[in-house]
Amino acid sequence: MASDHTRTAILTAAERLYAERGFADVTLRDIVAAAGVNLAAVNYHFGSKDELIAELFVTRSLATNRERLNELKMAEAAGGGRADIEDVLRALVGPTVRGCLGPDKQRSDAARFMIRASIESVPPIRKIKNREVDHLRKFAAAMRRSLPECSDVDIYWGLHFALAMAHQTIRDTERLTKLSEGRCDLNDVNAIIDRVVAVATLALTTTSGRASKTARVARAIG
Amino acid sequence: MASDHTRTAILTAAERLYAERGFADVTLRDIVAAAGVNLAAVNYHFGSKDELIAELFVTRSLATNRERLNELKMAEAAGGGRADIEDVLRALVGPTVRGCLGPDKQRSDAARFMIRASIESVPPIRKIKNREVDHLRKFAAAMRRSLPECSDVDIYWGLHFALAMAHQTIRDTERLTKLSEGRCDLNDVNAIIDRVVAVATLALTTTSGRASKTARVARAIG
DNA sequence: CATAGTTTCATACAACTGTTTGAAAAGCAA
DNA sequence: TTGCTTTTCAAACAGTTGTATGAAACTATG
Repeated sequence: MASDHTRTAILTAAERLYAERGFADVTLRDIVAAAGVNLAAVNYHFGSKDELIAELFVTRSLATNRERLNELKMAEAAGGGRADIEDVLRALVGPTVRGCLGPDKQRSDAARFMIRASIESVPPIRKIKNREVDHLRKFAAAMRRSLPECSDVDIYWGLHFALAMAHQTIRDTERLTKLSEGRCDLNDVNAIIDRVVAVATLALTTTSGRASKTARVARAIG
Repeated sequence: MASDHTRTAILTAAERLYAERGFADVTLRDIVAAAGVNLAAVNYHFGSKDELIAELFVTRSLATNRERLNELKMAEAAGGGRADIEDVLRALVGPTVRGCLGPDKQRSDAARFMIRASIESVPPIRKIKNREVDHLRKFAAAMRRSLPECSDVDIYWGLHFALAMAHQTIRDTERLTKLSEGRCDLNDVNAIIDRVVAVATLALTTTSGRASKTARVARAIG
């Protein structure tokens, strides 16, 4: 293994193209052209297209999960084992949002690739993705520690909604920009994270009953 | 135009297959096999694969929008021109959620197709999709009427989050089911809609400031 | 009936897909 | 250098894709 040059070039180019254009219309020939390597190099270094995608996904998935858990650990340590729910949620959605919408191009490609992977389910990824649930379970546990009085079902829904808002915001930046005619600032990454965390926190801390009741409560304090 | 049999069979089969398996791995041959018609029929009746997809999308898009606006109109009429924000949100997310998760198979295919279309952006759809923004603007206006004191930016974010939660719930039923080990009931469609509407309403009626503050407020009333 | 128009069909086509091949090139130890 | 392994490369492969063709079958009107 003299030098990973070709391998790395393929991975980088593939990640960027998949992030930009999705899995459907990026061919191996597109990738090798962008990477400046020979077509056969993909099969030589990775075995097949699917294995290339799988490697990309596994690498990035582990990195994201590590980053999330790291933030979670710091938050729980700072709170003496029990973090604020906002900080747990921030650890959950922060890395991805910051990654996608932040300034670092490579990180942005990586994060966008992960978003694509979580949506356009392609066979090589579908098999691996089950592990994500185990990872999320750790966050569900942390959330339960932060909100002991909250029911499990509400915890799961809160986690689900937090991810939903974060991912949709990343994925469909364009629509919100157009709809708001630029008035929703999507460059202020921390403000976006704050907003998602705030709404998810509200959802978790004001769960009981139906829409009409929650609305009444909310109006009362508004 | 003696009988639309072939045309309709193609449309129905295409919608079902696209809804089930996504655009990427459904070929014209899959579609005509499912429809029980000849391969050339697609090009004869629709011109091209892209035009078939576009027709499918336009038809369904108009139907969904009509349904949404109808519910909105009824809500506003009942409230004397100013509907409750919950009812506006319900008109926005209800049709799609009910369509996707409801019992009617054909409706479910249609709704799932629309979800796919909104995510796996294929060229023929990407061009048309801009009109969706105009449609959503009507809901932003209705929300503004329901919450005159709410800022425009918060309105847009609330609308955005409501759609995000609804769509993600439809799209990734599986993950939430696994994560919660079946404890989150995804068969109770109305409960799901209520939950989405409740959270979005909270987001809209408790907007000011950052996460830490909203959390404090929420705790105080919890 | 005949005939003009519409619709279906089997088949072929060119373009593109991921993968394989075998030889050339490069790297490196002796 | 020699000899062996690793890596690159152009070319070809078999399979699949959307599309086109021209003849056959059908339909309806005169």
